[in-house]
Amino acid sequence: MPDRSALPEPTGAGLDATPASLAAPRWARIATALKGRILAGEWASGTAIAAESALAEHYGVALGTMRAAIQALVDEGLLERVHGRGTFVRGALTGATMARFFRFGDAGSEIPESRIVSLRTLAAPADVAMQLGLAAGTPVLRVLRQRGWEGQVRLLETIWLPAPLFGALAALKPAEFAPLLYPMYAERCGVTVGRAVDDLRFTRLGAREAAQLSLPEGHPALAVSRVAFDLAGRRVEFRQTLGNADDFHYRAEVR
Amino acid sequence: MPDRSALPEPTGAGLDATPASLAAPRWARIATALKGRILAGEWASGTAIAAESALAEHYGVALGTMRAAIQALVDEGLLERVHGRGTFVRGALTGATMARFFRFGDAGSEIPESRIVSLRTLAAPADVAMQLGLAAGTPVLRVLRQRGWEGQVRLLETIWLPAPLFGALAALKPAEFAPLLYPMYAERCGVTVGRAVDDLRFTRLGAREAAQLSLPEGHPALAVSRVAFDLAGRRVEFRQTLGNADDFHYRAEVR
DNA sequence: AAGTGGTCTAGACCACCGA
DNA sequence: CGGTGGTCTAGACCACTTA
Repeated sequence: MPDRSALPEPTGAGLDATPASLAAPRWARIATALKGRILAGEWASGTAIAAESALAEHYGVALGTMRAAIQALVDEGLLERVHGRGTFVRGALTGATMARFFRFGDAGSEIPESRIVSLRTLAAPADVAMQLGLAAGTPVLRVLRQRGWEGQVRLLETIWLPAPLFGALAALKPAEFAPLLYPMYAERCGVTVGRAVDDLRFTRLGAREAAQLSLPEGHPALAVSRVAFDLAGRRVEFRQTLGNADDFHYRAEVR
Repeated sequence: MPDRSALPEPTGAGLDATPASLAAPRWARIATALKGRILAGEWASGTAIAAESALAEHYGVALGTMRAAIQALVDEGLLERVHGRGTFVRGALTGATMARFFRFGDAGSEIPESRIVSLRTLAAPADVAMQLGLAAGTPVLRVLRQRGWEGQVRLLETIWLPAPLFGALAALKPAEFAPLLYPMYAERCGVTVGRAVDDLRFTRLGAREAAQLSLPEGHPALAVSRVAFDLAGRRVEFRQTLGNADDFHYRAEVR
């Protein structure tokens, strides 16, 4: 006997059913409920959720319907199916590295060197507050970072993080920062970055920036502004990156 | 009685079935067969293919299997489903315009002005031949074009087309070219562009280019190299576009 | 009203993985 | 081997579009 009590919005025989609940297909309602359970932390990032058959029984639907619900979350990037093993909660973003916008001489796919130059908590400037969806003046953690390959500094990064979420980082020494930040956000702060939007523009280097990159002042540069979102869709990071425009390279596919 | 003779690789009782045919799921084999019929022109671009139920009966499979086959071609970008109306063969690419890489003052979403500067048939240079997958020296049609907004030239384009496919264009006068090329390729030459790959880099303007764009020589520029593919996956166009780097803007989403 | 795609069921069997 | 996701069936009924 299926446990229909778990249905998010049971299709009862009453007249009390809301129009909204009837408008959405069953698989969509179940997907929403399942998403809630995932975001609530019922299954840790990287672990397998319950089996399709078990979930189908739990929600009192046919297997095909349950598969449709799961597929919706897979398309959304929240889950990952592996034949024969299970359906897994996706971990932090990979492949979102800023290095993908550049081609550097020999250094191909290695993780670049990374150096934290500054780490301060301060009141969010207006533009940063807007990008993070915060009130201006909210405390934020500002991280200045240099990234490079083969001893040469190639990218300058300014990273803004809402202080309440990232308190654990403010106490760290610069040397304790890992080269990849997103896994560190997940481990130290419980923040899983699931999506990011990069905004590319072209600019010219100021004196300070040029000096750090060993380039002349006014040299052409690529400026990337990123807003990163966690699995629940909250804005959790605003990042500005500068690099030599001559190293820029990007491939965009259209269909 | 279902017409199983239409099955691309019937699951006969014989020993003659190839391993390959058994390896692929049934929906995949049917998708391949259906794709062949579409590329062969059985249904014109923009028109509806046969109904799911009819196709399911034709191939002798259940509706769910037929739907899976169709869905595969939808994901591939070859078909488009419209609830209540039918399943349609997708037309030429839209939204692949070079203008999406730029932000121009006021001119928002209007189609830019377009002027054909030159139209010649010549032997393909080595790099063009490589990008189009042709032997060097194969005849190609070269189109030089300027695009602009509000009377100001903003983009310079060099377009290379395999002469055999685009013979109909070589006879045209420059004034007879439409502002949007892909629909024209479809109408005049029967070539439907279904996919394109854009490669972005920064460069600097040469004297000639700078003069056309009313910019100083050596000014930073965005260079886009595009290879466009038709529905069958053939390379049908190689295009190089130049624009002011200061007008560059692009949004990349990562997940 | 007729025809289209969309949802859903209640099964069966297959392919893959790990202990 | 048992458990997972993947494929497939033969229906039923719903939602949307067009005439």
